[in-house]
Formats: sequence, structure tokens, C-alpha cells
Amino acid sequence: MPEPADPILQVALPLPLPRLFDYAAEGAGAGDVGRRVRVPFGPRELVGVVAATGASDPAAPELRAILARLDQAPLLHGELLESLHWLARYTHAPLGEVLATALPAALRRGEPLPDTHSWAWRLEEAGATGFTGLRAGSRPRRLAELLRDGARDEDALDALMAGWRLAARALQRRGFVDRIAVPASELAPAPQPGPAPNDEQQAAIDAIAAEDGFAPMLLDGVTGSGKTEVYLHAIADCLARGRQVLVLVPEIGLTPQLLQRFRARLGVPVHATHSGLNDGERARTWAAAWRGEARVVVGTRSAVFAPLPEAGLIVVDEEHDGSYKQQDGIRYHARDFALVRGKALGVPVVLGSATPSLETLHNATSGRYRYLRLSHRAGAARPPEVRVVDVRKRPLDAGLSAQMLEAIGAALADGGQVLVFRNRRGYAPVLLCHDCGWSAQCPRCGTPEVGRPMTVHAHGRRLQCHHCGHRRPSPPACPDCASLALQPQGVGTERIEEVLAARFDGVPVLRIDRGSTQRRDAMQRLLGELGAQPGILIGTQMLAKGHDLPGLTLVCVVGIDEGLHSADFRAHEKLAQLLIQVAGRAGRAQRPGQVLLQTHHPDHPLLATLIDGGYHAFAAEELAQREAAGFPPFAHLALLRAEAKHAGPPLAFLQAARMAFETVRGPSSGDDAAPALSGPMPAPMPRRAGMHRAQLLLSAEGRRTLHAALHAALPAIHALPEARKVRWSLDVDPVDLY
DNA sequence: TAGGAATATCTT
DNA sequence: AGATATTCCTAA
Repeated sequence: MPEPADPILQVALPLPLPRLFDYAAEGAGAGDVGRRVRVPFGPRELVGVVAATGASDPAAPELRAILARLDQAPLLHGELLESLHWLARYTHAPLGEVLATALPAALRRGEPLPDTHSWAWRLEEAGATGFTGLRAGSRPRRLAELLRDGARDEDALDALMAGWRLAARALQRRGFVDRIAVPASELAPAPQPGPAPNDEQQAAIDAIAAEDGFAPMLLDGVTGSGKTEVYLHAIADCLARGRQVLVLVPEIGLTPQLLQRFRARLGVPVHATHSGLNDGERARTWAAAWRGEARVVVGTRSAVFAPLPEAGLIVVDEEHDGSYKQQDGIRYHARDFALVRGKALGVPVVLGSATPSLETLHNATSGRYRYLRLSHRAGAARPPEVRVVDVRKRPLDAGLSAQMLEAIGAALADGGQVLVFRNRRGYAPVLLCHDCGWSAQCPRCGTPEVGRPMTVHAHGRRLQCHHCGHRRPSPPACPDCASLALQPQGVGTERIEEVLAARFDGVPVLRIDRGSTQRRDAMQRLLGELGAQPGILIGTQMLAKGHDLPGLTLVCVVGIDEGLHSADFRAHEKLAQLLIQVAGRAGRAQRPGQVLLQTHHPDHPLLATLIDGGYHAFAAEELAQREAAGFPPFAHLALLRAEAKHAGPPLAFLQAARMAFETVRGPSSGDDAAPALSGPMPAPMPRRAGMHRAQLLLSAEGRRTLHAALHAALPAIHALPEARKVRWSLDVDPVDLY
């Protein structure tokens, strides 16, 4: 007689291994699915999530037992767990890694789901009758009187009465008061009314409110058209129906300004997950969402994993923004995952942008998404006037033409503020020897023959590689010919700052880029100091997005020519979005704005189309080109990347992987049933931080074809002997091919 | 021939 | 991934 099979737990562990691990556990059952467990794993201990239960195989060797269950109730369940299963299938990543990515760090480590209630003090029966015996005017007496009107939370008491804690303790000993747990601060300021929506905004608000169930929608509104106003009304509607809202914003979009506006207008606590939070605070926000206490969650990419037991609406602001795509680990796209969750939750998903991604635009124009448009700026603001400045054969001072310098001077004299946009930080992009042609190169990046140029920093004193972070002092003389004629070539934001500060003496000149604004509040502080007075802002794309700069009357765009000639298939889309976003900074208030675009290619079709026809004319042309060339959204891509210390193993691995794809294709099936393979080829940057990198691109017209091939070939690829000699990863829907 | 570095193996 | 076992160099 065989022993009856024991129930076992199948656990998803945070490992790059595409399988679950079986453990014995007392009383294992279906109720364990979604609970975290601590398990022994080789010589160490790991925290995993129970993915399934089953019966032990009597023939298999005896299983190790779990060490502990960490949750009373499943932490991951229902829609979120199902959506994460979908994400694991879609990214072809191990479930354990996906689940670990979805959990805040503290929960991933196995800490308990944190409390989210706050504490309040309540007057007890004994206190209500006995407080008259307390000495009048004393702290205990005053506290008791405060609590006669009802319990007060500790934050409120802090604001109302200094030293209340000692008094409270004294009263507690006499049984007059007690400390009670209450849901996290339900006290939010009463909602303030906003401006009345214009007709277009009202139409969008009504369209969102009319949806009952999953509905993908593009809110396509020019800069300054008041998309946020539409969100606020839609959110308020949703809150009024008693449902939760998730709002995703780009990394730089989560500003104190935005949060303040949300908090003032909504009348409920707004839970934000910004980068300033520590692990414990992040876990608290997640827990508050899990319990349904958080009614509005605003956050960047990873907030898309917030549990939403009472979801009513998902908003993705600036949906085209690149920061929604995670570029390491599990390479998910938060906007796309938000749509998947919206579908599973049965709620509308509003994607907002002035410059929608071509994928989203294609979905909207083809009728797959509802298409809502805000075509003019709200209030009296007028669109900026855009002019191209042809700098061919013109002398430049730090990359700035005389015409541009004059315009800056005029704008300042007129009391306006000026933004100079240059998407290159540092002093100069290259350090060149004028005598022999030597240039400073990063020893760890670029091709083996030619390193990437190192950027000159600190007014020429330091060199830095923007790809791997490698830095060193500038050499005093050319290492090849000993010449002293080393010259910084080209112009970065630091150099523009230097030249403009010298030329416009007495005018504040602020440089805003990752070099000058390390801390997240630094930009806010700098902008606050400038206020409304005339001044010059110099910045990279950090400054191109999100921030309200009402005093801005002139935007100067310098050195975009590199972007016009980049090889990446998405380079034009990104450049067009950036230009529109930067131009949109100008003239947001009452004054009309002016945009000057300095280029050596005034006749480039991208610029001509963008200026004459705007973003949508550009997008139409670009979409036609994508269709002709077989690129997204008319094809689906996956990129298999590999890197190693030596050049050979990545290529060998990818060659073997290519064979695996060709093998699963099978001899009988037609060509259209399999994705096209290109490569293995060296990555566009073949060496980075000392690692040699190569890639294999898969492209298919249909998503199904692509996923079928990946599903069929990946087990074999995991098992390749060549796979153990490289670090490899798969990126489904890569945003760029770098 | 140490002994440190690069590489292979294994995890329920 | 990361802990551990194995082998492979290089400086004496």
C-alpha cells in the first residue's frame, strides 16, 4: 500500500529560474496561494510566494519543509495575482521574479504587512463624568475638554496642544481616556473648487464618466489645454462612486506642485509613492491600497503594482514618457500593464499626452481606443510662435548664434524669462588635441578599437563617461603628442551657462540638469529662488517636461541635430516629442511665447513637418514610414541581449539561440508563421562598462507569432550550455534597440 | 605550490 | 541569484 500523498506548496522564488519549487508544509491547501513563505534553499533562506498547491509525488525524494508562513491571508490574490501571471507570460520571465518586482522591498524581504491605521485618543465613560474633578486650566483638564467633542488623532493633538502626551498618559492611568486605532487620517481638507471646465474639457469629463467597465481612452491635449483638470474631475467622479483611483506619472512628473494640487482639490488623502520614500513608507502605502484605505494612489512606474480592491479608474499621465518602461530586471511597460489591469478590473484607463506615442495614437485613430481631444489651450493663453534659425556658415559663441543671443537679450530686457534647452550635460562632449587629433575616450565603453568620447566637466578639469560613470581628471597635455593644445569640442549645458553668465552680467542664470540638481527638491528650490524676475534657465530634458514656468517668454533650442540623424527607429519620435514638450514651456500665462530652433538642417523634413503641421502631421508621416519599414506598431519586436567580459561568448550564445528559434520553427510551417530573426550582431554600443554586448532581434507582424516562438524556444535557450557563460535577458517590446 | 581569480554546479 | 566546489593561472 503506498502512503497517501501529502499536500505540498509550489513556491515562486525570486530567482532567474523558470520554474516553481515544491515544499512540504503542514496543512498545505488552496488557501495558501498568494501567501508569502520563508523557505530553505540550498544553504540560504528565501522569501517566496505560494503559486499553487499540489500533491507530493511518492516516487520523488522527500521535500524540505517551509520554515514559516508570513501572511495570515493571501497578500497577492484576485485581479492583481492574475495580472501578474499575465505579465510573467508576456515578458517570458520567471513568475518569482515578477512577483518580487511587484512587491515593495520590505514585503519582498519578508517583513509583515505594516499597520496603516493611526492612533487617536477617546474620552471614556469615567472621563466624561470625572473630568470636572481635574484642576481647571491644567493640561489634563484641557485635554479632556478637547476630547469631549469626539476622539482626536495624534496628528491633530500635536497641532492643538503642546505636551498633550504626558497629560494623556496621566488620564489613561485613571481610566479617563484610551488610545484607539483609527483608519489612516480620514481628515483631509475640504475639496476646493477648480476653474469651470471649458466645452472640450467638459466633453472629455463626460465621456470618461459615461464609461462603465473597461475602456481604453486617449486624452490627446495640446500643452496647456488642461488635461490635469480633466483628470481631477474624472477622479472626483470616481471617488464619489466610492471607488479607488490609480494615477501614474513619469519620474519627473511627480512634483510637490502636482501633489499639492491633487490634495487641495480632491478632499481625500492622496497617497504618493515618490523616490523620497523609504522602504517602510512604500510598504505602508502599498498596504493602505491593499486594504482599500488609500482612495487615490499617485506614483511613478512601480505604482502600477498597487493592489486596487475597489478600483474605479486608472490614469496614465504623459503616457508617451520613456520612464514607464523598466530597463533592467523585469522589463515591463507600466502603461501597457495599466491597460491590462484596467481590462481585468473592468475600469476605464485614461492615457493622457500632448505628444502621444505612435502606438497609442495608432490605437486611437484605428478605433481601438476612445479618442478624446483638447485642441486649444485653456484660458487666454495662445500657442507659441516657432522659428527656425539657420546657423549654417554663421559664427557661434558656445554654440549660440548672434540672432539667438540678441533674442535672449531682448526677452530679458522685456522682463521675461528665457529657457535654453540643450540635451547634453557637462561642459563639452569631447576633449580633442588640436595638434594630433587624439581625443579622450572611455576605456570601458564603445567598440574595442574606439572608445566612447568622454564628456568634459567642471570647466575642463574633469572627464566623465556618461554611459558607465567612469571619471578621471583631464590630462594636462595630450598623452599622444604632449601638446598643450587640448580643446573642449562642442557645447554642453555647463559651457552655455558660463558664456551666458558672462554676457548677461547681473542676470540670474540657473543650470538645471542631473549635474546641478542631485536632490529631488533642488530644482524646486532653484526655481523658487528665481521667482518671477527676469533670468535664464539652461537645462536638459529634465526641464522640458512637467514644470510650470509661467514667466517664460522665450525658449531657445540648441543642438538637436544629433537627434535628426540617429539610427534608432524611435529617435525621430522621441525628438519630436521633446521639441513639442520644450516649446510648450513658453507662454503658458498671459504673455505670448516664442520658440527659436537653432539648426544646421533647416530643411530637414522632420522640422518642416513639425513646424508646419504640428505633432499630428509628424506622427502621420512617421507612422507611414514605420508601416513601410515593418516597425512597431506595425510589427512586434523582442530583443535577446547577452553580455560577457569577452567578445566571443555573447555571439556564441545568440547564435545557439538563433538555432533554437529555427529549430522550433519546424520544417513544415510556412515562413509567415515564424518571426524574422536578425543577428546575432554587436549591440549599437558594443562595449559598455567593460562588458561586450551583442543582441538578436525578433520581429513578427502578429504578437501571437512572436510569443509562440518565444514560448517554444525559451526552455531550450535556458538550457543552452552557452547560456552559462553570459548574462542574458529578453526584452519584449524593447523601446530602443540599445 | 600557494592562493587568488575565473569558472562550473546546484538549489525543491 | 548566490553559495560552494573546482580548475586554472601566476608569482615565487
